[in-house]
Amino acid sequence: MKDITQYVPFSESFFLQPTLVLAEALLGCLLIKETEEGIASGYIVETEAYMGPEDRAAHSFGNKRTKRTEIMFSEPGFVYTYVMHTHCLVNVVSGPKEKPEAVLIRGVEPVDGLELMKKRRNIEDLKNLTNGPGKLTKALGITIADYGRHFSSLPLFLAKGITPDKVSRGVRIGINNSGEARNYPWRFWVTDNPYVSRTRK
DNA sequence: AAGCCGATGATCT
DNA sequence: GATCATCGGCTTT
Repeated sequence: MKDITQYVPFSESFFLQPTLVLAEALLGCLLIKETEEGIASGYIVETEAYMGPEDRAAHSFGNKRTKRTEIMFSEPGFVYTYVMHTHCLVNVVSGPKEKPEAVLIRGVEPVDGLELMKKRRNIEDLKNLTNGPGKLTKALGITIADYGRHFSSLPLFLAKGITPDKVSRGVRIGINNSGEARNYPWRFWVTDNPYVSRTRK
């Protein structure tokens, strides 16, 4: 097991880039969570941008401000977790303060804590361990308790990983009931990476 | 590939 | 109290 001190969290300035640029820049970055059970981490291989007021698919569409979306209105780099059916999903808040944008993390390639992740997911099959937004949060131990943390500090943070060979871009997954927004090409993934969740339903 | 449906909390009325 | 959602696992073609 690696020592968590070998990883240097990104500083707050990393998150100061336009949301669509950040969404692509996050590909290859290492997402790390430390708990009492140990460290688990993975390279991000799939993201989606949610562009706030003008994006019907975003929780913050029309500047909707609720207890849940409140964190989206703060400075970039904060952790936005929320519950979807029986799963917890994790977003990186982006855009300047008062601009409620975010990047959903949809897939990671396992790096540290393989056994821990298998145990949490209760499966052995590597291919299905972290290839989906609900799967990776369970594998990494990310929960709604992480809401409001910042990705620049422990126990949940982002750090330099690898540079993807090739990146693909296309429409987002699972937002079919959002009119025009369903066709916006705001999904990014590492081309041909096996931990990308799926092609569109 | 496609369809069913579980089971949860925030939000709406 | 009802509705709905950035899903996943399982079953059926």
